[in-house]
Amino acid sequence: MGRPTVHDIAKEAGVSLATVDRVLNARPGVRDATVKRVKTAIERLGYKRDLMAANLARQRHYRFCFVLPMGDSQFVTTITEALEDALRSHVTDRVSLDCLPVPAHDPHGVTRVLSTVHHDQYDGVAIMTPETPQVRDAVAHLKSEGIPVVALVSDLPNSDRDHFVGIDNTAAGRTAGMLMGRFLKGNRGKVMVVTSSMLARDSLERRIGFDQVIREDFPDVEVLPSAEAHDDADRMARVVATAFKHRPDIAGVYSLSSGNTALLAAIRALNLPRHPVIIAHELTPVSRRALLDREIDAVITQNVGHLVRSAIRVLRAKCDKVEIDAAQERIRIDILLRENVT
Amino acid sequence: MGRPTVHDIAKEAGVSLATVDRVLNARPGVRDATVKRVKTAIERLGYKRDLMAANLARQRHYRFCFVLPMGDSQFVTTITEALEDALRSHVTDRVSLDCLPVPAHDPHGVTRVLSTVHHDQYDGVAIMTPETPQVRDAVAHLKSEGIPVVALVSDLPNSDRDHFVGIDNTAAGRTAGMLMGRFLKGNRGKVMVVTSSMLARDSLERRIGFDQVIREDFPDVEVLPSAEAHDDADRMARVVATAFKHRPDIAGVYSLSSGNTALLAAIRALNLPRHPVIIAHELTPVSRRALLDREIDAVITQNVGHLVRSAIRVLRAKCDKVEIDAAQERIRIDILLRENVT
DNA sequence: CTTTACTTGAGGTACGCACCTCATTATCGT
DNA sequence: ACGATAATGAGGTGCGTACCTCAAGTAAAG
Repeated sequence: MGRPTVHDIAKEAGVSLATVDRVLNARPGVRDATVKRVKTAIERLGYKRDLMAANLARQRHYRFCFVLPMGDSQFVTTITEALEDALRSHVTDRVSLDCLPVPAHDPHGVTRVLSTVHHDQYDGVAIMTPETPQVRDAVAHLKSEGIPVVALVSDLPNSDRDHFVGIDNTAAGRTAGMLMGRFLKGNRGKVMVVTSSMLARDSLERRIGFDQVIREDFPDVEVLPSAEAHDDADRMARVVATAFKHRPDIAGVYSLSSGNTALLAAIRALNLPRHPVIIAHELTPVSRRALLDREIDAVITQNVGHLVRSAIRVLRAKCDKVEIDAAQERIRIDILLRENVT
Repeated sequence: MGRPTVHDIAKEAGVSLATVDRVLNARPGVRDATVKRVKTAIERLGYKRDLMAANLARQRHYRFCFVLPMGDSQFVTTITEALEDALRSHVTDRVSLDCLPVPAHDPHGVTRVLSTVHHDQYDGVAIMTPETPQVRDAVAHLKSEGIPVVALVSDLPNSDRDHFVGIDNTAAGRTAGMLMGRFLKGNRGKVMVVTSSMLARDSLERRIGFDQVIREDFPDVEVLPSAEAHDDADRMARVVATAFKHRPDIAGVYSLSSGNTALLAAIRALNLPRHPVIIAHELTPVSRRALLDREIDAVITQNVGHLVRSAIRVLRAKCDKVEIDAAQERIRIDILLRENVT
C-alpha cells in the first residue's frame, strides 16, 4: 500500500471520513476523546496530508505582497527582477505576487501603505524596510488579521514577524573584516569605511562585525570612522577626496551599503597611484562589473534569487501551517571574487 | 476568470476534451490540422498545465536513485545525510529515493550495478562517479530506456546526461588560487598541492584553474607538483613530511580533494613553527572544525543540501518534461571562512 | 459503393482532499 | 423520560487533470 489516505485514517480510527476531515481541518463538533483517537491513528499510520490534492480541492491561491523601498536603488532593482524571474518558475505555482513600494525613510509613509493591506487582499506579506515603531505596529496589525509576515533582507527582530529571510549582517561584517585584513599588504594599513547611512541597522551591524575581526585578528589595521554619503554622489566624491587627502596611506575601503556607483566614481577620480583594496556588499550590475574589472576585490552578498524564492516558500509554509526546511531557507553569506562570480 | 483549464482550451479550439487531452499528452490519433488548432488555442489562452492536478490524476510517484561511491568518504556521508534531510522536506513530495553504492574505482563494478537499473524500478538516476567509457555506456543505456540521468558533483560531459548538478571545478580552482595568492604573506612563497588522486577529473580541473590564476596574478608564488596520497593516511604523512623537509619554506598547502583528515594530521605532526595557509575543498565535519580552529584558512565548497535538492528538482522536471529554472539550479562556488561558516 | 482505417466526440471514473447538507445517534440536564 | 444539544455518519460535489471505452464521424482505397 502506498501513502495512507484519509480513508485509511477513518478505518483505523473507526470513525467516518467526515470526522477525520473535521479533525484534520480543526473544525468544531468533535469530542476530545474522538479527536485523540483520530490523531493517534494519524500518528500510527504516519499519515501526511497530500498538500497538492488539498490545495487542488481547496482552490488554494496564495496572494503575496512584497513591500520594498521605492527609489532607484540597484539592489532593490535586482530584487524586483528576481521576483519577476520567480513568477516564471514553479515556486510560484498557485501564487500571485504584488510589489508595494514604500518611501523607505518616511516611517509614516510606510504605515500609510501597510495599513491598506488586509487579509481580503493578501495571504502573506514580505517586508523590507528599516525597523521603526510604526513598522512594528503595522506588523502587529497584519498578524492580528492572521496574515503571515516575513522580514526581508533587514530583520524586524522586535516585531512578531514569523520569519527573517536574510543574512546575519554582523557575520557578514566579520567576513568582510577577515577578507580585508588578509587582503591588505602586510595585513596592515588604514581602512576607510563608507556607507549611505549609519542609521540603517544593516550598516551598523556590519560595521560592528568588521571592527570585531580587525580588533581581534589584525592589530596593525586601523579602521577610520564611518563616512556617510546619504546616497548623494557629490557628497561621496567630497568625502572620499577629503579622506585620501588627509590620509594618503589609506590602503582599503569597506563599503557597508549596496550603492557603489558613486564610491567607485569618486575613487576613479582620485587617480590613485596604487589601488586600495575595496570590499563591498551586494551583487549588482555595478559591483559585478567592478569585480570583473578588478576595481572591487570582493563582494559580500546574499543570493537574491534564493532570497525571494525563500520568502515565497516560507510565506506559503506559514499559510499552510507547515514546517519549513531550515536548511533550505538559510540564506548563506556569499563571498564573491572575480573568479567565482557569474 | 482564473487560470484557463482544459475545458477552456476545448471550447476555444472547438474540439472535445478528449482531443485536447490527446494533444496535451501526445497521444496518437489526431490530425495535424487539429493538433495545430489546439496548440494555437493553448498559446492564445496562455494555458499552463496544472502540474499538481496532473500529478494527482496520474498518481505520479517519482522513484529516483542516487548512485554514490561506496566507502567511508566524509563528503559522500554529508551527501547521504543531505538526502535524508531532503526526505523530510517538501521537495520530496511524491518522490522516493534510493542510494546505490558503487565501487568508485572499479569501472566494471559500476557497470554491473548500473545495468541492474531499469525503468520499471526508477524514473530518474543521479550519478556521482568518475567518467569512464563504461559509465558513458551505462548512461546511454539508461537514456535509451527513457530514464533521465543527471551527473552529480562530477560531470559526465561526454555522455548524454540530461544535466550536471555541481560546480565548475576549474573556476573553483581559480577561486582557490586567488585566495591562496592573496592570503600568502607578501603574495609570495611555495605552495604544496595534495590530492588523493590526480586521475579524478575534479582534481585535475581544480589544479588547472589554480595554476592559471597563480601564473597570471601571482608571479612570486611557486606551485609544486601535485602529491597524491591515494586515501592512505600513512602515505599522506610521508608525502607531507618529505615535502616540508626538502622545502621548509612552503608557505601554503592546497588540498584538491575532499579528504582532509590525513592532511591535517600530517601537518600537525610536523609541529611547524609557522602555520602554512591551507585551502581545502568541501565542507565536512573535519574541514568545518579545522576552519573554526584556524587550521584551514578557507574552504571552497558547494552546498550539499542545495546539491541534492537541485538534483531531485531537475530529475522531476525532466520526468515532467518541463523547463528547469536555470538560476535556481545553478550551484554556486561557496567560499567559506571562519566567519561565514555554519 | 463498400470496406477499411483513421479522427473525433461524449461520457465516465479516478486521484486525495475540502466542504457542504441532512439524518442519525449519543449525552446531558431536568 | 423528555427535549435540547452535541457528536457523528453517510453521502454528495468539485478541484484540474489523466486515461479509458464506445460510438459516430470522415476520408481514402478498393
